[in-house]
Amino acid sequence: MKEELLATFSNHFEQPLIDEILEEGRLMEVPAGETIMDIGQYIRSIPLLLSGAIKVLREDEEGDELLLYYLEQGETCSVTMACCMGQTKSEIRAITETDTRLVMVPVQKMEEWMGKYKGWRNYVFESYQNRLNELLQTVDSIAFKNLDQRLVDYLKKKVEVTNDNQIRNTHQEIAYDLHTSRVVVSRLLKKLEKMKKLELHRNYIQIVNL
Amino acid sequence: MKEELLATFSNHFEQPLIDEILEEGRLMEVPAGETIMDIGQYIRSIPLLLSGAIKVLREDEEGDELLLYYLEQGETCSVTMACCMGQTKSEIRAITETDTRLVMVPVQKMEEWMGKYKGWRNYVFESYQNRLNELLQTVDSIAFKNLDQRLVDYLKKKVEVTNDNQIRNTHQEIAYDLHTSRVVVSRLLKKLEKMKKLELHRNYIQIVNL
DNA sequence: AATCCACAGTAACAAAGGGCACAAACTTAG
DNA sequence: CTAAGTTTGTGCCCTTTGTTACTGTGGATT
Repeated sequence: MKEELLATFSNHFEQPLIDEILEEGRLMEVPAGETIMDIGQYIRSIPLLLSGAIKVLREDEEGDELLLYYLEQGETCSVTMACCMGQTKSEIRAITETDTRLVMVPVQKMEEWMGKYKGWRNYVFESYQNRLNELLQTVDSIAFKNLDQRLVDYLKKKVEVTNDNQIRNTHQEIAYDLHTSRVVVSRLLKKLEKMKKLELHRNYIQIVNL
Repeated sequence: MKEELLATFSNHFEQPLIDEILEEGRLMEVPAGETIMDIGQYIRSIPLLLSGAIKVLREDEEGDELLLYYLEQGETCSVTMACCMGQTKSEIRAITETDTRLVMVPVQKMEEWMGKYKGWRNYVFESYQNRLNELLQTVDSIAFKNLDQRLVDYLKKKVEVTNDNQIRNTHQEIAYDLHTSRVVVSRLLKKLEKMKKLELHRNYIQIVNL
C-alpha cells in the first residue's frame, strides 16, 4: 500500500501527510460492480483511488439513472466530500466499474488536514475543480448532443476506463447509464455496426474504430 | 460598502479579512443585462455579490446557450474560481440578471487568504459545494424533466431572483435560457395561460399561480 | 431432448420537441 | 400616418426518441 500511495499521490502530498494517511486510512479492495456509496447514506469517510475506476451516477425519484462521470486513479469524489462537510446525505451513487483499490480516510482527519497540510488543501481544491469541469461536460453532453453522439462518447470513455476494447455490458445496462431504453440503444448500436465502427456479439461489443 | 460587506459576509468572515477585502477589493455597480464574464476570457479577479443576481450560462461550439444557475447575494462563482486557480480560460458566461453590486477580489489575494483565514477557506469550500449541488440540480432538470416542468421551474426561479411577479422577457430570450426554440416556448406558455397559471402580455408575463 | 431464460433484433406506433411559414398585433422611426 | 421591425400565435410537418409487442437465438438446466 505504501508504494501505491507514493506512486499515486507523492506529487501532491508531503511526506508527513502520506504517513498520516498510512496510519489513519483503511485500505479496501473492491471487486467490480459493487455499490460503495448510495443515495441517502450518511458518509463518514472519503475514498482515495489507488487503482481501478468508479462510476458515479445520479438517480431521480422514479429510480431513473444517469451516469455522471468516472473516477480514476489518484482521484476522489468531491460530491461525497461536499456531503461530508455539509453533514448531508449522499446525493449520488458510486459503483466500482473495475476491480478497485482505495484508501478510506475518515472525515475528521480530512478536516484536520485541511488546516495542517497545504498539499492536502490543494488536492481537495483541485478535486472540486475537476468534478465541476466533469459535471459541465456532462451538462454539455445531455443538453447539446443527441443520443448517437452521447452513445459514441460513452463507449469511448468506457474503453478508456476499463482499458479493454471489448465492452462487456448488455444493451440494457448501457441504456440505464445513458438514461434511455434498451430498444433505443440496440437500434443505435446496430447503426454503428453498419458503419463498421464496432461489432455486436452476445454480452459484449467489440470496438473497432469509433 | 462597509456596511453592505458586514451585513452580507460578517457571519462568514473574521474582522481582519473584512478589512482586507475593503482595502483590496474593488466595488462595482453593474446594471442589469451586462456580460461581466465571458467564455474564453482569462480571469484575474473573482466577484463577491453584495446585492442583485447574476445568471451563469454555458455555450456550445454552435453558440447554443443553456442557463446553469443564478448567483445571489453573498455568493460567488466557483466555476470562475476554478478557472483562476487552474489558470485556465473561463468555461462559462456570466450576465447580470438585475442591477448588481459586487466586490472584485484579485486572485492573488484570494490565494493568500486561503492559507491565512479560516473563514475564507470555509467560504470558498462552501461555495464549491453549493455550485456542485446547483449543477446536480441542473443535470436532474435537463435529464429527467420534460420541457413543461423545466419551463415552470424556470419561471418560478426567475420570480424569486428578480423579486417580481412580472417576467420582463421575450419568449425568444426564455428559449435561449432553456436551450429550445421560441415557438416551443410560446406554445407551452399558452398552455400555462389556459391553465390560469399566468397571463401573457407583450414583452412581459404576469405570473398568477405557478 | 425439452424447457427456460436472458439478450438482442425489429416493426409499428406514439409522443415530445423542433423547424418553417405565415398572420396578426403592437411599437418605433421617419 | 406609413413603413418597417419586433413580438407572439398557430397550423403543419419532420426528426428524434420512447413504447409495445413479438421474434429469434444461444446458453444453461434438468
